[in-house]
Amino acid sequence: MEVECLALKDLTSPRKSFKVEPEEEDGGQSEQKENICTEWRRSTPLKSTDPVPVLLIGRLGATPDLAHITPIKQSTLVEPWTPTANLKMLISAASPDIRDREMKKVLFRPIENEKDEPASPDAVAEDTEVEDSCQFEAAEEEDDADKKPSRKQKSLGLLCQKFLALYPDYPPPHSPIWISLDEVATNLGVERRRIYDIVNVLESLMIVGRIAKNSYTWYGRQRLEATLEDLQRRGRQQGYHLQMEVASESREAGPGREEDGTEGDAGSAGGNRKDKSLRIMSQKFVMLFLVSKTQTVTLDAAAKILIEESQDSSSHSKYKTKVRRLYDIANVLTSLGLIKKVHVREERGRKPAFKWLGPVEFKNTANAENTVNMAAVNLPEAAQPMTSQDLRKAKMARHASFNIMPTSVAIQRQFSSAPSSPRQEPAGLSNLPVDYSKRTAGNNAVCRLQFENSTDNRPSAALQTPASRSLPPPSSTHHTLLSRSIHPEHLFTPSSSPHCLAYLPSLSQPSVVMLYRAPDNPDQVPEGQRSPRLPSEEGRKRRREEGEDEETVAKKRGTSALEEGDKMRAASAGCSQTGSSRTSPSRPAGPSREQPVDEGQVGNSNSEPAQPSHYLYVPNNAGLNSLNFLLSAGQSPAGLALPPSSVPTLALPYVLLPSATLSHYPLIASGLPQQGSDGHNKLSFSLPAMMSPAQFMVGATPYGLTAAPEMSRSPVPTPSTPEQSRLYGSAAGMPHSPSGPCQTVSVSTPEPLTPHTPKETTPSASKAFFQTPGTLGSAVSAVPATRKRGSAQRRLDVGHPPTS
DNA sequence: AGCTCCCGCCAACAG
DNA sequence: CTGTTGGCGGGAGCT
Repeated sequence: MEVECLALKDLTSPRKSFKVEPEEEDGGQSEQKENICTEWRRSTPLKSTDPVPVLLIGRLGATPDLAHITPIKQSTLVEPWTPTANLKMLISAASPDIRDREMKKVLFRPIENEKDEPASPDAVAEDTEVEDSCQFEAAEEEDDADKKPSRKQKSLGLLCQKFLALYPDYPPPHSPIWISLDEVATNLGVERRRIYDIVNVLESLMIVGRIAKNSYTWYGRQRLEATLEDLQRRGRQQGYHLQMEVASESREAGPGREEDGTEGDAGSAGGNRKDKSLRIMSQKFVMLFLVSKTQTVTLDAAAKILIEESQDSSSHSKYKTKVRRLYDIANVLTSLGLIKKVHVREERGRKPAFKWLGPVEFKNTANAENTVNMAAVNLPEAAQPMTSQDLRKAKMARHASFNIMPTSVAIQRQFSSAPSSPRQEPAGLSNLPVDYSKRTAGNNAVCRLQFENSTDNRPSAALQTPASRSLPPPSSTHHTLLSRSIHPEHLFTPSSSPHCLAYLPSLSQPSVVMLYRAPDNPDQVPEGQRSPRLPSEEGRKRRREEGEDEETVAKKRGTSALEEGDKMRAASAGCSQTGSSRTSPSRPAGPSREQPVDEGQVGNSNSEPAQPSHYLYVPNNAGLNSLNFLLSAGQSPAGLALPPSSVPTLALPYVLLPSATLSHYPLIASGLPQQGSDGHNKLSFSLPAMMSPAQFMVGATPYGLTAAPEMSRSPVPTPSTPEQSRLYGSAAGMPHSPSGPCQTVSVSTPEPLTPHTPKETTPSASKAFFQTPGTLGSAVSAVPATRKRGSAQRRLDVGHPPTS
C-alpha cells in the first residue's frame, strides 16, 4: 500500500484555515512566558485508566529521530509551550466563532499580541507559528520573564479556559476523571489559590465535584443542564425573578439595594465562610440569569441582590468586594460560555452587565434526572414564581436553600474530609488529561484523539471505512493499514463516521499524533452531539459516554509514583473488569447528552474486544521517512515492528495512511459543530465542551516511555526530562459536528483493522493512550512543584521552568 | 478616572 | 501543629 506521508504539516496546514487570532498566538506566547509550564507532561490523559499499553508514542517520541528529526524546531525541546497557546489553538480549531467571540471579548483582549510575532520569524515551522513562538519562548524564557505577562494573560478567565481545556466536556459517565488541584495548578503554572476560584465556581455548576482535599472529580457538562435547571427552579423559588425586576426598577431609582437586605442567607447565616463561598455566590448569580427575563444581569444588581442580607448593602466596601467576586465568577462563567459581558445603558451611563448565553429552558425530562443530581433536595416547593409578597418569604427560604448545596456537591463535600488520598476514583480517574493540544514539545508531541463513537457501535473503528463499519468490527486490534486505498473521504467522514480525527491545529508539528477513538460509543449522534450546547435533551442523550471505559483506570495523579504505579496496576487489573462492569450501562450518569447510544451499546462495545481505538499517527517527519502511519494504540505488541532505527522497538498495529488523506483535514479536533441553530448553544462552550466527543491529547513524546504495552500499567516513573514533563496537553476532542467547522474525520480502513489482538483494542487501548500520558503524568505529579504554601507559598515553580 | 481583577495576606478549617 | 481552603480587599493594569 502506498503510504504517503502525512506530514504534520498536512495536518497542520489546515490550521491555517483557522484564523489564528493574533491574540491567541500572542497570548500563547506570552502565556508561555507566563506560565511556563513546568511540566505539562504529566497530565494524564483523561482516561488514563486503561491499561492498555500505549506506547509507542512515547517511544516514538523517544526516538531521537522523531524528536529531532524535525529540525524545525528547537522548539521541540524547549518550548514551554504555553498552555494558553494550546488552548487557543484548540479553541480556534473548535470554533473560530467561539473563539472570537468569547475569547476576544473577554478573555483575550487584543492586547496580547505583543511579542508573538517575533517568534514566528524564527520559527520555521511550517505550520504553526505557535510552536515556533513557543520555541523561542522557551529559549527566551528569560526574556519573557522580562516581559511580564500581561495581566490579561493571567486572567482568571484565561486560566479557566486552560483548565477547561484539560478535560472533556462530556467525559464518560462511568469513569470519572480525577482532578488534583495541585497538579492542575502546577500544570497551569498558577498558584493554587487561583485554582480554587475556578473550581469553586465549577463546583457550583457541578462541572466538578469535590471528592476530598485537593481532589475533585470532573463531570464536565454532563450535569450542567440539570444543574442549571435546578438552579432555575431554585431561583424562582427564591423569588429572584422578582428581585431582579425590582432591581431593575430600583436601578433606575438609584443604587439602592435592590434586594432587601434581609436575607440572611448564606453569608451571614451560615456564618461559615463557606456560606459566603464563591460557590454559593456563583449559584445565586447563575440563578439570577436563569430567572431573568432579559437574561441579562448587571453587576450592580447582582451585587446588591447577592449581598444579601448581611450587611447592609450600604457598606460600600461590601459592595465593592461583592463586585470583585462577581467578576471572578463571571470570568469563569464566561470561559464556560455561559455568559458574556455586555453593557446596559442606563440613564447614568452604562453599567457592566452579563448576558446569559446558556440554556434557559429545560426539558422536564431533564428534571427528573436532574433533580437527582442536584440538590433539589432543598427545594420543597414547586418553583412557582412568587409574588412580590412572597418575596420576603422566599428570600428567607432561599437562604436556607442556598446553603444547601446540590446534593451531589454536598455529598462530595462530605467526602472531602476523607483522605485526600489520591486513590483513584472509582471509575477511573484520569488525571489530568492533558490537553493542550499543542504542546510544543515540538514535533514530538503526540496527539491523541478519541473518536467518538460513531454511529456504530463498533468498537473499533477508528479507521474503518464506512463500508467496513458496517461490518463487524474487526476483531483484532491491529490494523492493518489502510493504505491509500482509502480515500480521504472515507477516512474521515465527518458526519457519518464514527470517528473523528481530531486534530488540533495547534499541533504544529507534532511528530506523532495519536488518534484515539473512543471505544464505546457506538452510536454517535451525528447531530447535536457535540454540541456544546447543553441542553437539549437530545444532547444529553447523545452525549453519553463515549469511552467510558477509558477512564476507568486512570488517573494517575500526582501521587507518588509508587502509588500511581499501584494504582495503575490496580486499574489495569481492574480494567478489564471494570470495563466490563462499566460497560454495563452506566447510564446512571443520567442524561448524557452526547450520544444517544444506549447503554447496551456501550456494553456491547465493551464486550467487543478488538479494535484499537487509538492510533498513533506518525508523521513522516518523525523520522520515519515518508511513512505516515497510524499505529493502533491499543495494540498488542504484535503489530508491526518498525525498523529499529526508526523506531526502536515498536511493534504495533498500524495503519498507513496516505498523507493526502490527512492533509485534507485540518486538524480539527472537532469541530464544534457550529451549531448555530440553537441560539445559545452555539455559544461556545468552552473548548472542552466541544471536544467532548473526541478527545485527543497531544503531548510531547515521552522519551522515556517504552512503547510497550505495559506502559500503561506502569507508568514511567520518572520523566525527568523536562520535555517529558511538558508534554501532554490533552485536548479534548470536540465533538465532531457534522456540520460544524470541525471536521470530523472518520478514518476508515478498508479493511477493518485486523486486529491482532482483539482485546485490547477498544477501551483498553484508549486507556492505554491516556495512560501513557498518565504515566508521564505521574511522573509529573511527582514533580515537586506542588504546593507551596503559605503566603510565601505561591509562586510556583513556574518560575523555573522545567524545561530543559 | 473608572472599571477590572490580580495578588497574596491571613483566617477558617481539616487532618 | 501543619496543611488546605478560600474570604477579602489593596492596589495596579487597562480602557
